[in-house]
Amino acid sequence: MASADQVGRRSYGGQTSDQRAASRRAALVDAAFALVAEHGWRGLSIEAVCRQAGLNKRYFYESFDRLDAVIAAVTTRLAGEAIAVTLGELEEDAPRDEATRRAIAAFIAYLTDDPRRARVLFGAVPAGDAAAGHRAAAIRRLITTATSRGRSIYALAEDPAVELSAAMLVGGTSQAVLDWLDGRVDCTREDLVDDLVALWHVIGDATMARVVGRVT
Amino acid sequence: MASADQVGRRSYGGQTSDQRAASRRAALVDAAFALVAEHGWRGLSIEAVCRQAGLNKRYFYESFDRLDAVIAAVTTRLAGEAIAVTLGELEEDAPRDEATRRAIAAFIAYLTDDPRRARVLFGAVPAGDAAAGHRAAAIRRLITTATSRGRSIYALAEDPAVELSAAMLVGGTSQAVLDWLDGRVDCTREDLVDDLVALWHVIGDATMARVVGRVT
DNA sequence: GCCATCTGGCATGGTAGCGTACCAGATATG
DNA sequence: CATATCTGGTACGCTACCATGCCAGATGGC
Repeated sequence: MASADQVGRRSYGGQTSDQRAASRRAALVDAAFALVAEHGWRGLSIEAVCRQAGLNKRYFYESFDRLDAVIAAVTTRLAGEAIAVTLGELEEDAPRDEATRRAIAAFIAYLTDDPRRARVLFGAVPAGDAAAGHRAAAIRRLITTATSRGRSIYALAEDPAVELSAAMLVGGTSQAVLDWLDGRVDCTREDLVDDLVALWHVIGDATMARVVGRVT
Repeated sequence: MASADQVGRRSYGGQTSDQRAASRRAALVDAAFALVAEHGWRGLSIEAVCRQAGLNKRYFYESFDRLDAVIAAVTTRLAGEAIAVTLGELEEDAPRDEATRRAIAAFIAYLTDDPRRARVLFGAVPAGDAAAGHRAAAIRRLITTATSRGRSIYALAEDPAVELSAAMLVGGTSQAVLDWLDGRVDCTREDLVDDLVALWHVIGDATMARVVGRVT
């Protein structure tokens, strides 16, 4: 495969073969994201993705082998960008509580600046297919990131209660964001972040106390 | 329509026309539930549902007009049964904390006795279609039920913070149950319920304090 | 400018689902 | 028993998608 692909490769439009393929792949992921945001996972098809991207079907198979692959790419990209944005704030050497708030604010901002991001990442699942695990894995990354970096206390124990609180935080935050986007939580985004920060702190503190109390 | 349907109606197999139609409808919902649990929402089709149910396609259109309708029926039934089971425990006139624990335990038991229930209700969404709102509505019923009956404090205010906590509770509980089913939270179901009860109390108390503190 | 490569459009044969309609056997009513 | 109703099975024309292949025009290296 690799040798065959390398037979003919030259620049085109000022881009190398790899760059062009990467651009096309990105265009396909963008197209799939837009289609899912508008019509949901069901009804998504390879041909629809290619139409939306303005690309020949051949270029779909160049980057993906089946529809599940591009679905996985969409969720992976969204989760990755969300994590990157969040971690970017945590790197700042601010007071811990302030850093936590800024991280959550950045996370919420990323998801709600373009509401499609939250709706696609949290509001729809291609379950059952092979890609079902991909979203779970992506959310799992969010949980791990949140628990290992958000507050240091989470890193110290592998207690089931900690895992459970992490799940509560991520699942609860997802639902909260979706409800807020749908207008069921009537407040400003600032207030949304404030309330979420308060809940994260409360849950984190309570979980720490519970685990410590059990160990000692 | 109604008059036309009433032209010919007589008992068959010891059942009235309405009873037979209801049985067929239930069989179709069962079939859709089983298919979704095994293969996910994508790939679900009218013909597949009829095959699984052993019924003619005609009987699908007798009860539903499109695929979204049976999807909505599945989620509605699951949410309704979950709510019924939960409320059944709350009716008992036990001490309030004990009643809360029993209600949560019953809720978790319903979802995990047959893990497909949790996976179908929480782990997959037919988003984008008209049915997208049905799952949201079903979960919304859970939130409303939990907040209006679970702990009396929730009923007194229409504060956004209360709405947000409700979303956190339901979304977080959903994610926690899914994680537990997938073995990512390694504990007994008793411990799961204990931890969830603790989190519900913590979140509820903190929310109450926050709202009261803001009002006064 | 020649030619190999790249690109988009179109065509193919096969599969699957949709919505409707028809048919023959089973069942209940009078 | 005769007749009207109910039932499961099958067939239809239609559309969409899949996976692959071919072709002509565009582009860039030499």
